[in-house]
Amino acid sequence: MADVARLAGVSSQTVSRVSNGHPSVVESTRRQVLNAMQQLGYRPNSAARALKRGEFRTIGVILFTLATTGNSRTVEAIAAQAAQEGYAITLIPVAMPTQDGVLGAFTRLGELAVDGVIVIMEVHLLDAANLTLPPGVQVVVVDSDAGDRYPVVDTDQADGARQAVRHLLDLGHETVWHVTGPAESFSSERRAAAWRDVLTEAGRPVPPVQRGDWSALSGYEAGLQLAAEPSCTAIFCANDQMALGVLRALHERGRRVPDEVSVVGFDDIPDAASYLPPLTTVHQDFAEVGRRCVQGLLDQIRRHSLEPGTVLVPTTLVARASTAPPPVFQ
Amino acid sequence: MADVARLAGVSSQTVSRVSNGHPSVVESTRRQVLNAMQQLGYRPNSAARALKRGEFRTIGVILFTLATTGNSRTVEAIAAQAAQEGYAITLIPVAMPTQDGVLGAFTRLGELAVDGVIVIMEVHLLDAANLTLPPGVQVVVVDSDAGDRYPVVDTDQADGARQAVRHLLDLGHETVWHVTGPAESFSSERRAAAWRDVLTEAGRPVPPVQRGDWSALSGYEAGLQLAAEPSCTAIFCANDQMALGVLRALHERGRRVPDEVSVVGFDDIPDAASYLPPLTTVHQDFAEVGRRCVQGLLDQIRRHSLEPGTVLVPTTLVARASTAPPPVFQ
DNA sequence: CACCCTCATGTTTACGCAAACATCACACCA
DNA sequence: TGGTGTGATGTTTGCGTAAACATGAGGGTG
Repeated sequence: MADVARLAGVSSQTVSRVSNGHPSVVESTRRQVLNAMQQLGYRPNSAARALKRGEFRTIGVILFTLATTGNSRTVEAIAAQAAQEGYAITLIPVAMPTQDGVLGAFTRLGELAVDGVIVIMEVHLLDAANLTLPPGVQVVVVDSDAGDRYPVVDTDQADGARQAVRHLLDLGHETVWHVTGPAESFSSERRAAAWRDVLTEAGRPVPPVQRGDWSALSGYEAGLQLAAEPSCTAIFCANDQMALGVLRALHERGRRVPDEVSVVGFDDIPDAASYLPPLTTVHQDFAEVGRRCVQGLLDQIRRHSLEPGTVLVPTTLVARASTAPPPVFQ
Repeated sequence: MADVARLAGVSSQTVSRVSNGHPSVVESTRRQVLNAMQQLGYRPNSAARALKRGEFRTIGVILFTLATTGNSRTVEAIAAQAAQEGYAITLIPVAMPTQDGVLGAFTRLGELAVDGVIVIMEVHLLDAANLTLPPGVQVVVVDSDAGDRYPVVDTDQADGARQAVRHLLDLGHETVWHVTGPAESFSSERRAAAWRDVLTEAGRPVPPVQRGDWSALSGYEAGLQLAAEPSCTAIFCANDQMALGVLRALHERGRRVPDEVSVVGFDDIPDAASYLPPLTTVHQDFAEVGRRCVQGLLDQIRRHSLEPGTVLVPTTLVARASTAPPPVFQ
């Protein structure tokens, strides 16, 4: 900076003012400084800047994996929105979804240059790990029921599941079977609860749950079980990938979709439209979730206030070719 | 820090030594300092640290999208490896895959606190945008042929494609049709070139290429074309998602896979094993790519030397149920 | 014409940390 | 007993920036 100042024939403070767009610099001076900057290839040192300003203009994102559609799409939206607000985002991967893993991530977090954190994971893991957020670090949580303690942004899981189950009942199915996700997952539990509620409200029998782990393979295994149930004509899968596995199992067992069995997924990943048959599923707006996260976090950072509460992003049912009225028994 | 020093009854320098694990601090002193730190909730200010040390211990990752399996898996591996080396990673999304978008990302990069950058995208876009990397920032590029100018880490696209095509020829197919990715993609071009080479070397006819855009939908459209070609018995798709679309098109047109037509993909995404039928595909080791990127970049950062050259990560063919010998014509 | 105000610019200082150097106590040896 | 070395700890300093304050030139007003 001093070099630039010398070359431009001004003080370093003026250089600082130019690089921050301060108004009270006369146009001719500004141009000289800009010129000198370019000539010397000057770029401000962000560490010094952060030190002086007391903020990093960076958001940390803590998550287990980018391998799920939901996570990677959410992170992408977070990154885009943050960039627009002039914030960078730092990824803090949690090596393993265990207390130790989480603890490790938070330890690293303590030394990281972030003004706030977005946590994309089950909060009960946070609780279990007995964590304390570094003071001054704000937080927003995704995919959680901790709305009473933290600001939470999430897809409206319950409503999405309700739409899926109602859609199947409306088509005339007697009841709906369910392939759920892992028990540790809040989304998974929420979808299952909504499925159960709709059936109960409608006075329908609630069949036993098939448990998967979000993977297509686990869906396949669940599908083999369901294919063996002659009374099963409608299946609601907690995500699209498990639905893919279910479709394969039904196909292999010779049960035609949607003529004999209807299948609904959740997420609306791009591939779902190309499944055999194209999958009816619940569309999640991950981009909106990401956007809301950043907005919520920046609000907190600017106002220095933590306001618990849950923001729900709505879902829509996308009807494709995997659902139809049940076969007529006589 | 001064507060901690006061409480522990030592100098601030000793606090610094403790927080950096410097050896020459006596155990009793260390414990006192640690105690004081905990009591006061002290955590080192990473901005000041970076300022003093002249390095940020952060790696930037520039990419267009996390929506593709390859990118998100690579980023995940980069993040994991970087964390292990004590580096954080900062995501720098490029809003749009245009010159302006790239230029914008690099402008932001100039102000970011990173010691090096991993660029996951087509380098010709970099060239086109006439970019200069900020001095002192090292770079590693993924998915590119710029091995003469930058260090490049990439999957061995050509070998993977060769394995796929040979597999089909070995099964007895007369020739192999190809669904390629977008023309701007280096990976896509490389796979297509290898496909062509193998056919030419084997003296087989080279059918016209069907061009897709990586999406399952584009694969579906290409598949409709191919389904109408009676002579087409083997299809090599440049990625798994397009293969998914091709499978759907063939199914809808009543062409059975693999009895009448064989299909091979590329990537080996987890879902590929659950397609109808389970897809034979080329497995990419994204995790290894990510690891090598970080290693290469840290090497550069530590030695301050840029060494162009390409590191190729090998691929393996995973044979599943979508390939078989061609139907016998008589 | 003297006063004061405004605005561009310069000077000083501190942000929090750690390298470099300084100091001091103690042990060991001749 | 004095000298010397070693290792623990303290003191000084500067990293690059921007806020706060200081300066000084010009312009307007009574």
